[in-house]
Amino acid sequence: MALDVRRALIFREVARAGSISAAARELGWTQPAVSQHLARLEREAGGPLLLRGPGGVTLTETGRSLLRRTDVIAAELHAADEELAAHAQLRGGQVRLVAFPSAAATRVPTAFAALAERHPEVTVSLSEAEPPEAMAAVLAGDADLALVFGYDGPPADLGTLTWHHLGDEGVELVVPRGAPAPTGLAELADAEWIGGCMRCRGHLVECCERAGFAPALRHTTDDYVVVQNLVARGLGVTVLPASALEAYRHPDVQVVELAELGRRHLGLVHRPGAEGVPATAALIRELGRRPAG
Amino acid sequence: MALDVRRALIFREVARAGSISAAARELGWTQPAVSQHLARLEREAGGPLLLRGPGGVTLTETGRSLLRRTDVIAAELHAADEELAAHAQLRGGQVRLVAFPSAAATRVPTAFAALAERHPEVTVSLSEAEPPEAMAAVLAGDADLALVFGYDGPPADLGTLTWHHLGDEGVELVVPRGAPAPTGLAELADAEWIGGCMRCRGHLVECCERAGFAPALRHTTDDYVVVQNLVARGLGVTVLPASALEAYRHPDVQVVELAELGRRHLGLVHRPGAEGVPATAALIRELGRRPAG
DNA sequence: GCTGTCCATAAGCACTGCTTGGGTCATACT
DNA sequence: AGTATGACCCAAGCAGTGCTTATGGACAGC
Repeated sequence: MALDVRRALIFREVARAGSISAAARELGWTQPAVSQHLARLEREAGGPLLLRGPGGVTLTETGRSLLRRTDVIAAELHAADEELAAHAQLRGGQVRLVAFPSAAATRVPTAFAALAERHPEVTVSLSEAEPPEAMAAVLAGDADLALVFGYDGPPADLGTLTWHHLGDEGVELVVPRGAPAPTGLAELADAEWIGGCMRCRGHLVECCERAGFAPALRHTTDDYVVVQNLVARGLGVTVLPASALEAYRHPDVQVVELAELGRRHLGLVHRPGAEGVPATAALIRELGRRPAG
Repeated sequence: MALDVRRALIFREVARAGSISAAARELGWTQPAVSQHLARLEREAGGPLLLRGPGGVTLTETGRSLLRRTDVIAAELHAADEELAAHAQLRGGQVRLVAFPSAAATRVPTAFAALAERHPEVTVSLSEAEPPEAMAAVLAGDADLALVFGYDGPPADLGTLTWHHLGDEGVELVVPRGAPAPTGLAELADAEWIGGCMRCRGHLVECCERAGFAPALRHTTDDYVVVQNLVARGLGVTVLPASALEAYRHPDVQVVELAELGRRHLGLVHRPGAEGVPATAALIRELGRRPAG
């Protein structure tokens, strides 16, 4: 048997309205339309579901049992409708963001706060991960959105993911205050270097190699306050993105812009199509609101 | 919004199959057919329900919430299907019979037993009522079937109910053994009469009036054993239907057939269309199996 | 490179599913 | 009685839904 759902729901309308004609009026149809649906439904059911009489219809026992089922179906359908509408109108839903640690410092809290104010019923969740892991999480479906960066363009290993550019910023050389300001990386070939996170370190090494030397990495930390303290005391030199220097600037360091260091690109990454999910789209909007230097 | 149920169930198939193509194969359709349904569903939902990727689809959060609802709907639909099939194949269902008291004696138990043997999962229930009340119960929906009788044809007040003839039997005059056998009712104009139930009394009075007298009703009981005991002791005369005399025959009464007394018609009454309900039809079949004399 | 699988889009056509226009029956009103 | 109303079914017609076929793009694996 096949039992068409639509017909089952039409039957429910008839049972509730008390007559075929009344149900037809409520459905905005003519009476024969409903009548034909019922006839077919009863044929497929193998027996009458309701008895036609003057003044309307009465359910048979089979009809009553079907009505109980269709009531559940109708209720569930209505609930689903509500949920879909809630999601579409941002009265619900959830976005899971993965961001690299230092991004969480400023941009993310601002965006979350704005989203919470505009759409308090949208749930946001944050986890931290470096770009490669963040993108893997999105790909695996463990996150909806990843806030990542790449040097001189989007991360290379985007795969099928979609890149949403948020802005880019300079990467600047940080040396102790009072030291002679270098005009090129090569001048620091013999300096001691402080490395940041894995990617940043990779970028630093690449730049140095292009300048003709391999940097001696003495210290390693991705905390931009710690890094600047080390530099200020003459324990090494390093590079930092502009946003880190904007967030905190040690008085005893000097900052030098060098074209060789390129720029750092900040962006969002998500599965293609995810930008259409209302809650995700809303968070993308909020994260893009503040232009990066 | 409108949220078409059929599309919601198609979405469920896709979610379960893991890809649009796989769902199409399971549904026996082509891929674009399913694709079009999904596109429309998502348009109506106001956002994507699943993300298309190589190797199949992944649900969005909205999609997951819809899937939960559609799972309930599908389960309920399947259960309804089962119930309808059970009723159609007499693996379930219920019939409520109302019968007049003396009918319950023989015909009803036989039919019930046969039905129970053939279809043990069909529930039957019996209540007793005289024809007028029995028919009222059917009309009110309190019973599915009424076993009733009428004199010289179906009951007059059938209304919209359907009459299903089961057979008819003679109505016979019962007088004490040894008394001269009357050849016409008029000969008993001065006798003392014993009346049965309301209807039977009515019929008796009518017959007597046609014969030119009003019968003196001395005793009243619808128990055909009691009646015959009274007659046997010379306390009155009466009329009884053949079936009552078949069920019990007192040795000291004599029975006389008189055309004037007409015949009693036995039949079933139900709401039009109820004969199509499998369980009801089965009971009608069983009740009709034994021909009445 | 090529092949297989996934999906979307466009155009076409058949069939579902609605409407219109009959007609019957039962109840209520005049 | 006779009429009106409201419920239902049946038959025929037609439009639009909802499939199909055909084509193209994107990605993964060999």
